[in-house]
Amino acid sequence: MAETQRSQQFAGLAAAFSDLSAHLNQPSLHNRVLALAGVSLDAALARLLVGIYRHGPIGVVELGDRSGRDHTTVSRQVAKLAELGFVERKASDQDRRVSKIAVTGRGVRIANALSVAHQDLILPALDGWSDRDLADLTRLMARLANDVAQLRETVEPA
Amino acid sequence: MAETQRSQQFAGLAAAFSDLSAHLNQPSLHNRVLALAGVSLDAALARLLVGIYRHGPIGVVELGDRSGRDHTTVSRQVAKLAELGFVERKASDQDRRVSKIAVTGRGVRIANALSVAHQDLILPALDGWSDRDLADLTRLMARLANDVAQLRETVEPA
DNA sequence: TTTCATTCCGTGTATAATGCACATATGTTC
DNA sequence: GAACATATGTGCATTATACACGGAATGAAA
Repeated sequence: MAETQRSQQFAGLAAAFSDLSAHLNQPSLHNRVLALAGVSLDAALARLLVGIYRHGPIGVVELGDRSGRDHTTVSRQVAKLAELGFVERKASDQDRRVSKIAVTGRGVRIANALSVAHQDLILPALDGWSDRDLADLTRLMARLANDVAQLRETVEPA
Repeated sequence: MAETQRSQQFAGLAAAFSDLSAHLNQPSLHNRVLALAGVSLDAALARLLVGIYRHGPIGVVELGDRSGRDHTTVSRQVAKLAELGFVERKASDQDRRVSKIAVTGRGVRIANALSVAHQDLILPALDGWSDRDLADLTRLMARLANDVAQLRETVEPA
């Protein structure tokens, strides 16, 4: 029963991902990241800022799609970030419906501080890891993310 | 600069995890899982039910800790699940403060249906994967989850 | 050009999820 | 026993969120 074996393998993978997510999404960890970075920001806003940093300039709808929230919710969150001066919206030249959102200079500094703090707190967990294992995990995880994304495109055509 | 190299490696890993999480936490995927399983249940409650299925019998505080929510929030969610007949609380014999929460027969069926549906929707993404790669990813991901958990225990002693 | 549908964005509004303060009960330490 | 810690649950206020809707721009079809 090759099917059953794959099922069991998948169950193991799902469990591992679930556990990892649980640990990395702990609010206590988030608070420590914010404290270490010296940033006072809502958790959701911090996540959003890093997302814009990584994927910006990006529109509100696509951002909502990536973060799994309604675009109206994201719109309000972006408004807050803009009010804080961390991001700015500027109309696209090609399509004047979309307002591309991009991080400002201040936003970049904040996002970097958050990334560094996050890294400082998590990196010690990798002390016993060989470069090889780390590279393997990164490669396979990226591949899985990619394959899952492909799957979604198949089911939900744009 | 070994430090810098590890930093870059970590950045890659963090990005991969972020992407994977984004895809696996899509509400649209959640809805399709629920539809396929024939279950009408809130997303948060579904997650909680599976969590109790995996880790139960378990107390409210520990459950809140695992899910990253305040224990009062979890207490109310558990109340809903109990009202639906999916879980039940029974006082512990050793410690009469704690009320161990466990899934009922109905709850097990629901949780299994959810797991199967989840698997059916995601498994196709692994079509091109060798058993070896899949096993490696699972092993390394589980190890990372474990190491991060250890790290937390060090910083936040019980 | 003139509809017509589609897409992107934001506001008004109502719901509900969440966390904090607090209370109660039990357990633990001295 | 007294003091303190832990597990659970309720009242309450905040706010995050989604839905309904409208305006603006784009593209397609007539």
